[in-house]
Amino acid sequence: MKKRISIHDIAKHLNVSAATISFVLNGKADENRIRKDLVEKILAYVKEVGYRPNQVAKSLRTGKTKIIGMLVEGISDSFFASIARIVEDEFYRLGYKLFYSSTDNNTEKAKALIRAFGERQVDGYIIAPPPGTEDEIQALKDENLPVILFDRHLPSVQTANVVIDNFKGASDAINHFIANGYRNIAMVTLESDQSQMIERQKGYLKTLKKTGQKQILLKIKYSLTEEDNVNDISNFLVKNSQIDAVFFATNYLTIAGLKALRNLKLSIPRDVAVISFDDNTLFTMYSPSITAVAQPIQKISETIIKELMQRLSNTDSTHKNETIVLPADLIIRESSKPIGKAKTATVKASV
Amino acid sequence: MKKRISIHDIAKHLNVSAATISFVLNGKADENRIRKDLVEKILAYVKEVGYRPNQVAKSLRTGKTKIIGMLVEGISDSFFASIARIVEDEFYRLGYKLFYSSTDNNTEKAKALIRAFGERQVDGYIIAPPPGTEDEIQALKDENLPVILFDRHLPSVQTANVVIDNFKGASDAINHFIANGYRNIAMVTLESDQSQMIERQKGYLKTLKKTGQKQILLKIKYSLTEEDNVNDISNFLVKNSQIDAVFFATNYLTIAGLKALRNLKLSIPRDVAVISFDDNTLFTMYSPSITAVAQPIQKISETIIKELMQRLSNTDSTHKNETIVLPADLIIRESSKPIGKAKTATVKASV
DNA sequence: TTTCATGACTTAATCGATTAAGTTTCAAAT
DNA sequence: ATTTGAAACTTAATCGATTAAGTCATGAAA
Repeated sequence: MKKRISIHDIAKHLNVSAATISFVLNGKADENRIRKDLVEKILAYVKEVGYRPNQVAKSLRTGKTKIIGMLVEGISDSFFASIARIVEDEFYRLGYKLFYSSTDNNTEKAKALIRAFGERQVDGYIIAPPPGTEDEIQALKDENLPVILFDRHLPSVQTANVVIDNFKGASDAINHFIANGYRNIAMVTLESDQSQMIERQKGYLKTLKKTGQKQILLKIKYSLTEEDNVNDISNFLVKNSQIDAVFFATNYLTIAGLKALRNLKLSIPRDVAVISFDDNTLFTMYSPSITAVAQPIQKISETIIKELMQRLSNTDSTHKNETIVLPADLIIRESSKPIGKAKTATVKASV
Repeated sequence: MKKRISIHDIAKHLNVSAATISFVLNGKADENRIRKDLVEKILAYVKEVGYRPNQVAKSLRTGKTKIIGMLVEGISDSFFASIARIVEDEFYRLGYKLFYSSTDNNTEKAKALIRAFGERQVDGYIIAPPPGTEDEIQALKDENLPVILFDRHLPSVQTANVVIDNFKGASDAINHFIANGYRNIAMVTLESDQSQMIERQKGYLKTLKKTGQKQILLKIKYSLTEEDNVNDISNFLVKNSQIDAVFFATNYLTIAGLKALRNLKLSIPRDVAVISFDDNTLFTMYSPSITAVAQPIQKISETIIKELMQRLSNTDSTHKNETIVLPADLIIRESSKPIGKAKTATVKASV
């Protein structure tokens, strides 16, 4: 039941003032002309007793917490988990801690979390914003706090924004289907008005027009269980039996889709070809391997870090609140092979 | 560039003292006999200006932060991600925020993170401890802070500990191989002295003895890239061509193993049967589906929550520091089919 | 009429740092 | 001999809450 030691305990023991200790520990010994030997003595004692300044007190005084708050859709999603890891590691190196939480795309939860971060005085925000959080984000901007949005775009707020070219990514996928001979291309997406989803859908629709094929679109409600998703997709595939290719708008929709195709005993790509928006380890390992529009996770992470660090060090608010658009790459695998040449891959297939 | 509003601003505007505001906001109005109409007035104004108490100041004064610090091995690992999500949701409901970080099993990083949490005065700790962190954890105990360890056991520290029966889980897996006719069973594990790894290995070794088969063991160094793991496993399989079954000690070793088997064009389970310790979505979807020892994620999470909440509310330190051992279930899938009956599954196989 | 209790607040100390503005000492300059 | 100035610290205010202890009416009891 030891008590945590404070700067005053140190001061008392060494017969100096707390201020002196503070100067020494914050590298302001020279600036305040503290004698070399006193500095040594203080440092030695601090080390001996293992004193660690109370960051809560420090934060209250300085207004800085050295904490970055990050909100993702779900930390168990591989896309967000990977970005969180990279960003976390780099900020750790820069002396910041990254605290992340999941919003589940739930507006109320996201608002509550933004407020919670605010009450905790975090120094900066990295947010994949659910719709309806515009006011909270605008409030952060009004307080001149550094904010980086990513993955999606909120048109009504002016903030630094890191996104990928969802339109082109989707368009590339559909063009690839078309080039490989597919003519009944469906899309499975979410019933969502988030910018990234809308762009992916636009990419599908516009590109389809080239061939004159009409849309075959399934929009799934968010927050259903995976089982529901699998059923919805199954029914959709059965009803629209002309479908020869499906473009899934997110990586978990693809996973649900693969389960549906399996249940229906449809072969990929012989019966139905598949492309996923957003890659996943599973897709390299699956038989057949799944073609995917891969988001540049490393690049996205680096951009987020760079933009946020710029705002954290430069306190003046002269930052362009530009949207940075990064390209997404179509990674061609077995699941979208040219029609005719398609052949069911087996476990033995090498990738 | 608005300034955040403080309790004193509110007090000044309403011509009352800050103390009164504080009483009202903390439900101590009755206790302090504040008039009903004043209470209403304060509440109304607080709402109007959207005042949120500064939690940093609050924490400094009360010593409580309502934050739980959680350290996992890696947040992108599905096992840890799932537990983190469940625990996060429940604590959120209970008025706590959960802040998690990844240790990468790196002792120094873990120590630094424990200290960082300490400096931030978190109210409780949930830790999957890397070896070598005994002193830091003991220090937390000495300060009488609630600590729950999970996933592994540190023999030299007396703390609440939530683990699974690794020995029995491994033993069940090997028994299943034996019952299905396999007689050259290898194990691929980590070069690690963490308790859960040692137990899994013991389960393998002891159970093998029943048949008189001698061990075929590969120990991989931690922190290599996945590519290295795949190569190591490939070489191991080539050198020990008698192997007809492999037991992998973690879910990411299994994934590396599956890649190795694929590269070697070995069929599962015809050429080599497979069981994974720790389950993964991939394993249901893979062809063939992979038999796994599934950790009871929901139960582990619930136990962590229950034990920690007990310690958070009961400040007296009369808690048994017991190790709670939960059972792990062997989920039998295609990859460990009886010898002879084994048959390469195709994409069309329904699961 | 004095005492006492209760209602309705306010005052001021406190949490553990940081930091601008002192204070003291001693040697050099005028 | 006095002033100046730098060296080497110390004092005290401050950040924004919480809370034990205090104040001041007012009405009831003695």
